[in-house]
Amino acid sequence: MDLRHLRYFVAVAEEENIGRAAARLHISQPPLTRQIQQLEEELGVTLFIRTPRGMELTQAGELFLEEARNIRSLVEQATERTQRAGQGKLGRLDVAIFGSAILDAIPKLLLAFRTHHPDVKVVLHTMTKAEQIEALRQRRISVGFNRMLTPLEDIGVQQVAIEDLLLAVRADHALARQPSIRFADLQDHPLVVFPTGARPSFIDRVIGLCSESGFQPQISQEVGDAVTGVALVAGGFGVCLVPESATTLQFPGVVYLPLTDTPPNFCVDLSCIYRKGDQSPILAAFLETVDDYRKTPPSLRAEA
Amino acid sequence: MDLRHLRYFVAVAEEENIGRAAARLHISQPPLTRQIQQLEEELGVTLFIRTPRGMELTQAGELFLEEARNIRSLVEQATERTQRAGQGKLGRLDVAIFGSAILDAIPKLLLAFRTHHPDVKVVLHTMTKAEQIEALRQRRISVGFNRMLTPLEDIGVQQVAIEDLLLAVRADHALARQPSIRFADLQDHPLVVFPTGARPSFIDRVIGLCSESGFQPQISQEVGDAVTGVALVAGGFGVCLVPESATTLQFPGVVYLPLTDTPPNFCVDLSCIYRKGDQSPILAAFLETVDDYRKTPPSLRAEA
DNA sequence: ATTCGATCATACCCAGAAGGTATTGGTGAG
DNA sequence: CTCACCAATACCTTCTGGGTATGATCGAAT
Repeated sequence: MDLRHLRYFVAVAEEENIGRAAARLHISQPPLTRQIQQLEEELGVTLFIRTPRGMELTQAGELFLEEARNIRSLVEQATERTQRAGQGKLGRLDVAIFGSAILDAIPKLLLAFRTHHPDVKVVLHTMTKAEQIEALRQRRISVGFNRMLTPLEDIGVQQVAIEDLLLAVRADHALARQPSIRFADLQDHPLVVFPTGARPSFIDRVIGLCSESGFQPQISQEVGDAVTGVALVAGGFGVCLVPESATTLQFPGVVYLPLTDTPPNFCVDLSCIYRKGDQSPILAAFLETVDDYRKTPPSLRAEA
Repeated sequence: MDLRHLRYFVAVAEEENIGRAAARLHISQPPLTRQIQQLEEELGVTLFIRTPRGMELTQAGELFLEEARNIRSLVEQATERTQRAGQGKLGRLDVAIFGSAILDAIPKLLLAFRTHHPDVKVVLHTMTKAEQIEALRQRRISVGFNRMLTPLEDIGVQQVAIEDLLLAVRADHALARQPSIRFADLQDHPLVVFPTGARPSFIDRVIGLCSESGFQPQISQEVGDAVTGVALVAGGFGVCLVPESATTLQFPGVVYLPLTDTPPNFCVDLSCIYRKGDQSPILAAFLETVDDYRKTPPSLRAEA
C-alpha cells in the first residue's frame, strides 16, 4: 500500500464514481479502477460495492475512509512541521550564558528571536567559558555567550556588542564629585574587581593597561560577578569597573561614570560561540538575529 | 512522498548508516541513497548530516522520525482494523425485532453472536413487519426478525426456529383440570388473541384452522402482544394461544399446556429477513450464527 | 422490446521510476 | 601512506503506473 492508494481511495469514496474521481485526480478511469482493485486485494477486503450507478462504500470501506483521511492529514502535518523545523522555525535551541550577560543583551536578543521564531523553544544554561566550549563539542548546547572569545579550530565566534567600561561609584564618593574622571584616577582608590574565576577576563586586560600606564591598582575585593561588585560599591568597598550593560542595575546611591581619557581597548566585547559546521537552521536563524542586533544602534534596540 | 520513503527513512534513521539500512530493507545501498535524497528534496529539508561514519539526524530529521513512525503505525492499525471489519468482526449491525420475539430466541442469538464477534455493535430496533421491510430497503437495518415471512424479490428469509403453540390458562381454569386438551376444546372458551396489527399473523392461520374444523372461536379480547395476552389470561379474560417461547413469562397463576391433537401447521415459525445481495460480512456472520442456532437442539442453546 | 447512455472492468502498450552492479570520492584509523 | 568504510554517482534493467481502446452490464427512455 501506498499513499497514492489512499489518495485515490478517498477520491473515489467521495465521488462515489470512478470516472469523476479519475477526472478529479487528473488521470484516466482504467488505472484508477486498477489501483482500487489492487488496494482491495492487498487488504483482502471489499471496500466498494459496484453498482450500475457507481461505487458505494461497504462498512469496512467507510471505516477505511476515516482512517485514510486521518493518515493523509497526518502526513500533511508531518511535512509542514518538518519543513518549518527545516527553516529553523520549529524546534529547540540550547543557549549557554554567563552571569552578567543576562543583564542587557541576552534578554533583548531572545525577545527579538522569539518574535520571529515563536515555536522555537530556547533553553538557557548558565556556564563558564570552558564549560560552554565543552558543552558545544558535546552538542549539549548550540550557542554560548561570553566575553573575550577567540575562534578555535572547531568553534566560530560572532560578535554581539562592544561595551564601554564605566566606573560604578557611590554618589558621595570623592570621584563622584569631580567634574571628570581620568584613567589615572583609578590608582588612588580601592577597586572591587570581578570575576574571580573564568580568567582571562576583561579585568586582566584592564590591570594590564594599568601596568602599561605605570601603576598598580589597589584591589580591595575580588567578587564573582557584576551584581556582587556593584553591591559592594554600594556598601562602600570602593569603586568598580563594569560594562555599560550593568547600568540596568539600579542600586541606591550608586552612579555610573564614564572615564574621559580611556586608553584603547578599554572596553569589553560580548560575543557568542557556536560549532563551526553546525548546519542547524535554528542556529543560522539565531546568528542572523544576533547579527541584526549587533547592527542595530543601541537606541533602537527593543526593550525586553 | 510515499510510504516507501517513510519506511526507508525510518530504517536509515535507526541504523544511522545507509549500507546497514539497505541490508535490513533487502535492497542495495545506492537506491536507498537516492530515495533518501528524493525525500529530502521533496520536503526541502535536510534530514541527515552525512558524516564519514554514517548518517546523523538533524533536528528536523528527528521530528520527522517521530512523525514517520506515527504514520506508519497508523497505517498498520488502519489495515488491521479494516481487515477485521472486512471479516465481519468489527462494525455495526442494525437489527429489527418485534414484540414477543425478544422473549427467547433473540437474546440467545445475540449472546452467541457477541461471543464470536465482540467488536460488532448490535443495535436493536422495534418494528412491525412492514416497517422492517421498508427499513431494509432503505438500509436503515440489515436484518429483521418476524414470523410468517415469505421471500420477496429483494428480501431473503432465513428460518430461526419453529415453535409449537401452547395454551396459556389460569391454573384454576376448567381446561387446566382436564387430563389433556384437544384442539376442539378451543371453541368452548373465550380466547384472547394477538397481535392486533401486523396481519397476517399466526393467529389468522389458527382461526383459519378453526374454520376448517367447523367452528368459530369466541374472541374475548384482541391485544398487541404475547405479554399483554398472558397478563389478561392471568386476569381471567380467558385462554390464549402463545408460542413456546412465551413460557419464559412466568405470570402467577398461569400455566402453559400443550394441545394433544393439533392439526398440521398448528405452530409458528420465527425467521429473519435481509436484503438479497447484501454482501456485508457482518450480515453473513450473523446469518451463520442464526443457522447454527437453528441447527442446535433447544436443550443445548445457551441461556441468555 | 430495443436502443442508448452511463458505469465499471479488461486488454494492451508505453514511459518513467525503482532497483541492481560497478565505480568514484572523501575521511579517519592503523 | 595505505587501507577500510561510507556515501554518492553513473549506467543499465525491470517493473509498474498511466494511457487508449474496447468490452460487459444495467437502467432508462423511446
